[in-house]
Amino acid sequence: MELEQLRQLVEVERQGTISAAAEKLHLTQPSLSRSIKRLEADLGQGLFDRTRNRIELNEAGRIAVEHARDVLAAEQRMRDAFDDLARRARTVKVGSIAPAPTWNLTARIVERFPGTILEPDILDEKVIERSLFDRTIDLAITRKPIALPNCECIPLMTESLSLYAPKSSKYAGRRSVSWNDIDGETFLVFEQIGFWREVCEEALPNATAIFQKDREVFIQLLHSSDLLGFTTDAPQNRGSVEGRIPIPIQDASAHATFYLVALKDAPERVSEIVTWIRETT
Amino acid sequence: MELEQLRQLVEVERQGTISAAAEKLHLTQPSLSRSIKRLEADLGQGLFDRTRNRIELNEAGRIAVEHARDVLAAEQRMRDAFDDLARRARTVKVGSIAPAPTWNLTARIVERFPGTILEPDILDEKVIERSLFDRTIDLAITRKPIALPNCECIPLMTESLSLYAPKSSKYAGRRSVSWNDIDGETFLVFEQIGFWREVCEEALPNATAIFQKDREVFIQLLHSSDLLGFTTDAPQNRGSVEGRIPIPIQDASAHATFYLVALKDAPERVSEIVTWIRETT
DNA sequence: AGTAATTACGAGGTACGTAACAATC
DNA sequence: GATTGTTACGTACCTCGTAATTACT
Repeated sequence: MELEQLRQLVEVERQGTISAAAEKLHLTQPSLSRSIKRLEADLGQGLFDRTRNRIELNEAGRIAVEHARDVLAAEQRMRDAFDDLARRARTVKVGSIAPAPTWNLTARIVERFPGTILEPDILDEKVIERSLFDRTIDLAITRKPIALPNCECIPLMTESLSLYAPKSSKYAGRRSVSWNDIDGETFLVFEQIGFWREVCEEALPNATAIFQKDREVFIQLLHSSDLLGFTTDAPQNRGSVEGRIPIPIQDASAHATFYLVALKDAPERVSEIVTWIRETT
Repeated sequence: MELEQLRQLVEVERQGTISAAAEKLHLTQPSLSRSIKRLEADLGQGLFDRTRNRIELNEAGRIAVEHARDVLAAEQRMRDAFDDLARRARTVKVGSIAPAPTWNLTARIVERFPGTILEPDILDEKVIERSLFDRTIDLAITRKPIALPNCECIPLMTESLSLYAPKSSKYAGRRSVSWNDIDGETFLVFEQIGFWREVCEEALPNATAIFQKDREVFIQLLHSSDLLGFTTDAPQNRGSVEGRIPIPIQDASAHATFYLVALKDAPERVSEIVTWIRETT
């Protein structure tokens, strides 16, 4: 008994005739007829009531179809498990404290490792190290280097925050601003900005923030409202909104250096990424 | 992917080497090696870590084996279901009010239908007819003919009860006895005697009965004790115990005629038995 | 007539075994 | 040197497709 025969049996049951099933299975009808007979011989009893030009499942046949479906379902689960495994083998999970470095990383990886899928997740600074050690993530992106013997830690990129002011704003002509200058204002803020949110909350204790979860809506609002906003020097942020001018924020806390961290005993596909990044930075 | 390959995979896992597994599977080692490679190709990834002359399951391989076992278990359930079906197709369930007619029937069936398995069950007179109609049993053996249009009912045999007295007993010399003669005595009685038990209880209201469930123990007691017992003229009872003499009981209630009853729309294997019995009685 | 199943026959592909080779214990 | 796994090669078997046959609608 082979799986192919069970697939055939199920198809015959579904189609009602051997002819129709044969067509579906890309077989000739005599071939399928013989194959079914082989299955019956193997099981030791007929599965169909045969009149001269008609077949119909009998009691045994109905039981056979039922069990065949079970066997094939088990086979499918096996294939699914493998698909999942293959997908996981191509996926690298990155936990990052901010979105920009994951964009950077993704851009550099698709260039060198086109088969690899990066699965980014913005995490809190406090949990990111633990996630790396318990292998919930394969790579971590932090603001501070992690100098542990079983970790590989390399600088990845820097990012600087700018005020994103409408041309009509009183800040529009400035070359730069400080936190002090803009504290107390109302800001439109994209919610998924990781640690930058805490930076802003600390630096602008008197500001009002309007958080927007949806990226598309956020961009729309940047266009249509004249509220102050933020942007960074990440290439993905550049030139996206007309009528707004990025004005660098002077303070040190508006500048971040990101580090890429991996465990030294990470899987091959992870460590070769780290190596590649180190060599090309 | 075919079941044969999964069987091979599981065997390789069990044996640890391809060579050993090949031997178990009655294959040459190169053939098995290729077959495993085909499976790996089909699943899209290697299942073994290969050193030059050693193979070891890798992560994917362990998952594969696990799932292969599931698939093969489903296959086994299918085969078991068929074995069960085949067994049921050869089995005829008989509900009888007494054991002797089932012995008679079994003896006659093995002679004519050697493939058929008779599964006898001693049932109470009150439930036997219902069991036939709800098809819990295929054949019924009763004391009274059942004259219903959807039933086939034919006489099967007669059985007569005898006192089974030790030679030392005061009844030993008698040609026959009546219930009256022996009421008040103590009897050793085999428990599985169907309706005879009720016959005795009614005919011997003052008697004491010592029931014995185990057939072997009962025979032993017949040999070793000098309690009165019962036997019948069924061939299977004849000559079984030395030192005891069967003494016919005169009364009408000690004689029974058994009828074989089947539904008219019973399966082929049942009705051909009834036909055979009718023709040869 | 048209459809559906089985049987007969020839061909091609697949998987087998043998043999040779490589490498480890 | 014995064991284990892979590769190469020729062969045999197995299953496929085509064609012919039969029967039912």
